[in-house]
Amino acid sequence: MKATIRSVAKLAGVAPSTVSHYLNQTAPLSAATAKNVEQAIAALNYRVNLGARNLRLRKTNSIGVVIPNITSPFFGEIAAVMENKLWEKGFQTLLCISERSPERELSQVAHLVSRQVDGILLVYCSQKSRVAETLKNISVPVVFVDRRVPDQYSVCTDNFLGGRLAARHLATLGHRVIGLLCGEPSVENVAERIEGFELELRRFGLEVPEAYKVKGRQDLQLGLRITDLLQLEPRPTAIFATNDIVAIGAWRKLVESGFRIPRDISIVGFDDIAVSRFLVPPLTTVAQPSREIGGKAVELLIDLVQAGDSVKPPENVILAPTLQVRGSTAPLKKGGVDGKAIDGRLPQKTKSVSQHKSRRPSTNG
Amino acid sequence: MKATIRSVAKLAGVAPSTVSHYLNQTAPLSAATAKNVEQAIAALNYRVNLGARNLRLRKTNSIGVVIPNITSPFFGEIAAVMENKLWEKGFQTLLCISERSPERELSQVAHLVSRQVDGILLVYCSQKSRVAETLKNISVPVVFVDRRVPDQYSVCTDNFLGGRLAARHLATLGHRVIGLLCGEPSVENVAERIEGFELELRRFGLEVPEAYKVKGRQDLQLGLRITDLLQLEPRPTAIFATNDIVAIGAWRKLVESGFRIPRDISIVGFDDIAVSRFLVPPLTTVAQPSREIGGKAVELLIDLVQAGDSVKPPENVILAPTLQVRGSTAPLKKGGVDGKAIDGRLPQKTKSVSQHKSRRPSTNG
DNA sequence: TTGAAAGCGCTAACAC
DNA sequence: GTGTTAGCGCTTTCAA
Repeated sequence: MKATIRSVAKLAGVAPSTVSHYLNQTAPLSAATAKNVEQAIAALNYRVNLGARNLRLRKTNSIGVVIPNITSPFFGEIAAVMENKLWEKGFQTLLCISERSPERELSQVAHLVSRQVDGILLVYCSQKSRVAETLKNISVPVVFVDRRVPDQYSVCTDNFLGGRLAARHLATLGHRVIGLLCGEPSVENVAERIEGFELELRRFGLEVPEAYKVKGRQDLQLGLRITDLLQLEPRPTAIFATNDIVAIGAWRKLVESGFRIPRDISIVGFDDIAVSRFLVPPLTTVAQPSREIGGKAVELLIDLVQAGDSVKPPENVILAPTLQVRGSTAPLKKGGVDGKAIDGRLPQKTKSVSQHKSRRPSTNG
Repeated sequence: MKATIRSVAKLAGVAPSTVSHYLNQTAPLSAATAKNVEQAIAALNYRVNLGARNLRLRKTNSIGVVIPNITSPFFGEIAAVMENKLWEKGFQTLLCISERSPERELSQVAHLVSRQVDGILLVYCSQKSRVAETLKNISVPVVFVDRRVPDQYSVCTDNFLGGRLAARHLATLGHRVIGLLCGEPSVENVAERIEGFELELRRFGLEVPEAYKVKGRQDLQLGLRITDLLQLEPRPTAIFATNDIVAIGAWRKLVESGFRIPRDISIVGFDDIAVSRFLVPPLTTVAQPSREIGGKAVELLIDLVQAGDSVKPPENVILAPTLQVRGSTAPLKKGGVDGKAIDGRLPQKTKSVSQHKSRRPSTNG
């Protein structure tokens, strides 16, 4: 049988409350009894039952983390940062992966509440309205992550600014014909990125015609559809993808098709996932401050948890992304569009010699 | 105040046990009382307190997962698979990231036990001996993941076989001069991969001289050190890296330096992380059965949890990896070593025309 | 400085 | 069918 505070007390010849005092240093014990208790604990290999303690204290020192997935690098990093910070602050992480299922997400939140978590960090995937409704019946503090919810606590990236950064970068490089690989605009974060991107472009007197926008689910497949853009006339000289996975899909298709990045075409992503740096050339991208997001969200939640009644008013923390300029973008070549074109699946290199020659002068010199 | 089973009982005009029976369907209730209870629950927005229930039942339906990190794709996928399967089986995941700190890992395990988890899934990072010792004082079932521990339950990849698969692939492609980018052999998994690799090579009458082995921590940096191998004479025509991250480091350095993969050099990785497929050319690699590992580990643990006293004897489940042949490997070119060499940081292409010509026949035809 | 007793919210005999 | 009662293992007044 597992040792309890009673069995320890009995062996030490003291009362259970004395053992409790010893454990929690909530009353001074005589050196003799302290030693007795200590020995009894060691002898029985006693470990406090946190479940029982939590029941009594009405506090579990645990936080629920609900997230669509953790294999995607962005969410994975956020989850990792959260767990780390929570552990350091003495909280256990109860992880729930919703797998982008609204039903699952809702039942996970309900379950966590039932488990008496002290708070919840939520990257929701359901409708904003539905989430808000669910929360009315919930008594524990919730901090929304990577989603902004009015009148609630939330921490997220300034996606609008991110879009603007990307646009400004491409525009100042001289690009005038720009294509867009964008996720579904129903996703708020995506919509904001596009909005920011287009607004900033307009400041440069530019715009992206509808034909130059490829839309779909934000995954690798969407990136591969860059072929659609490559057939347009004039061909875009730069691409903005609303996340790095999409950008990598495009990058891959371009490299496979014999295009040279950034000489033939520049490409900007969003997120700055770890892979982006590995590519050759590495991807220029708008870096989400994922560490800051996770860290700030935990801090905010713990504040809330510890606030008791003196809760501060809802707060939407919006953190600025930063542009990571790397090898996948370059100034527009003078002389306009080169001779490359996509013909079915295979590129036909109508070599314009002058261009091929000037590649990587240092290796050919 | 939060609703309890008592407050519900009072409102419904019944005894607390009746409410409990209603909740757990542990006794038939008359339709009338059932409805009463139901209404009271709804009126008070009552949710069962799982902490209290768990205390009473001495079962928490929770499993601790301790893992070195989750941002590395391999561990991330394993963690994700586990959480999913655990959730489906009705268990909550308590996530602990050890960040490769043995002390932290140990205290996390202790903490989980204190929280009365029903079992632990452990990818340990400390010494095997230390872990084994810790476990002696632990009463909950533990399943080791990605590590083999004699006389304990464990699930892992057949790393030895993985090494052999890589070797056989390269050898049958005709490669004779092969380099190794290997993690520290003190890591058991790494040692096994190398062992298997070299054993299989010997069957082909081949071996890897010490000079052709670059050793270090398994990260991107190690891969970049492929430059050391490229300066050897004869230059290796193929490389085996003990994981994909290292392989990608090498891949990157090769591409940057103007080498063509697989024409100039073939490269094989280990793990099959998602990125590997994105590269151009995509990486040939030994795929770990990460989904199977995670799934099997959960099944084994749940069996153990539910077994009670009829525990089955310790079992080391070893799952076979599979070779994913992709674009980064190709048959050795006849004519032996080509003329490339590393001169400082930049490669000098002493083009041997016959080789350049036959590249990618489909695009040149 | 230590102990007795009550109770956190729940379940499960066992009566009725 | 339903209620009474006794804990699960812990903390915490309050008294001694």
